[in-house]
Amino acid sequence: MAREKIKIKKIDNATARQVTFSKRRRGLFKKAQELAILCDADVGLIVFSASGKLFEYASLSMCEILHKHSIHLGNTLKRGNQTLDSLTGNSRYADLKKEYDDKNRRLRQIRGEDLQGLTIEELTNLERTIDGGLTRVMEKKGRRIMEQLSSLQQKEMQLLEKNKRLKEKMEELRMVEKQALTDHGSVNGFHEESQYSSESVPQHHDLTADTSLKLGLS
Amino acid sequence: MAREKIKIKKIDNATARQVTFSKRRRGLFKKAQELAILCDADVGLIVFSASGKLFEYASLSMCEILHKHSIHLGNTLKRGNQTLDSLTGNSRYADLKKEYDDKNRRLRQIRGEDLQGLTIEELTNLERTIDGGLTRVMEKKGRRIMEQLSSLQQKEMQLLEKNKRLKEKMEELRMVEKQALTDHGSVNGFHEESQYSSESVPQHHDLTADTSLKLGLS
DNA sequence: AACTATTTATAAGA
DNA sequence: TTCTTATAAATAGTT
Repeated sequence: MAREKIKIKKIDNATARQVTFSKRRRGLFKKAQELAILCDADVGLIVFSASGKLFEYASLSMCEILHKHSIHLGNTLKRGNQTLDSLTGNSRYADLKKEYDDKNRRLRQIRGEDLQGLTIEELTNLERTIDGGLTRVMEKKGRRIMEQLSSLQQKEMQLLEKNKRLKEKMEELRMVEKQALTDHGSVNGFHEESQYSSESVPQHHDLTADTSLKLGLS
Repeated sequence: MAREKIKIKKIDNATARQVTFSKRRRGLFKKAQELAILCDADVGLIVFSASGKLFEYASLSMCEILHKHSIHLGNTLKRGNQTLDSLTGNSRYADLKKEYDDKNRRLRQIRGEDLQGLTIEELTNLERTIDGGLTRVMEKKGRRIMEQLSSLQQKEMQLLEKNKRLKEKMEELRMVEKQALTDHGSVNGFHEESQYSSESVPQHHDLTADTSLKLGLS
């Protein structure tokens, strides 16, 4: 809807995707609110960014919206042992929630998304952490590539070896054939055909060379 | 947004309100879907018309959206959410644990600690994510430093200004003193003392300059 | 974050 | 509801 028309598919570039997300999210929330006000509707809107951050809008409280929603689905309230659950599992849940929030915040910071409250010192530490991680990831990637490379080279060697043996066998076979023909002399016109067969060997050689070349590149 | 600009308030005419509801509802749902696709976001949208009819859109299933939402709400244990729990199988803790493990694994990967099972492609994606984050953190740090710098420069300017005014006041005071001494003539040996006092002004100047220098460096 | 050329959305009317 | 159309709003790419 601007400079250029775009296709509605996942935006490849991560930065552009993030920018578009911010812009369109604001637009969507505005329109949701306008619909609620203009038309006296109840609207609930929940959005999670790709990185898991939550944004929500509700014309009433989200609670009421969800409540209405669940009624529409025809689900009745079963509050028998829910209370028990919340009593027994609540503190355990709360603890995990705290840990989760912590990890999530850290993750967003590493992605550079939630840096508002950080001091220069904290930013420096974060930078060090990320840079260290980046180095290790790149090292691992390098090793992984080298592994794959050497594995392919080994495969290539094995195939070359096999080719060599096959070629030798061919040569042997050709010699045997030639011998057989020589033994029988030039009794008939088969001599010419034998020469033709001997010339087909270089052709085979080219073929195998091509195969190993492809392997080296993949 | 057309023929005429409208104010965002409840539309009086019931028919017009219904028509606008239909049009804008479609627009809103379209935009919600576009956001989900373009930006790889999870979106859940619930709309009740004024007459109580339900319309909904969800990029995943609404169930999953509400799941994720309940995790983010975490500690709210109101009736409405309990309904949600019964809807989703009452496995809030397990869900949260799953999300937590996911975030934690991701975090370790970013730190370069858990890269064993990753393919070269996954490593490349990880590398891009981290590199993007690093860039943003460094940019933020740069901005933060520039902010602090300009704030200090401003402080410096203010202090220099203050110093200037104080110096002027000093000069004034000195003049008054001198005048007073001149008025009394060389009645006694006070003339010499007055000269001494005038020479002390440059000393003060050096002191203030030194103070502002320290501020500029901190 | 601001700009702006375009694309979209939509208010009013039919 | 749907279509049309003039105009308001949103926004993709750019700086």
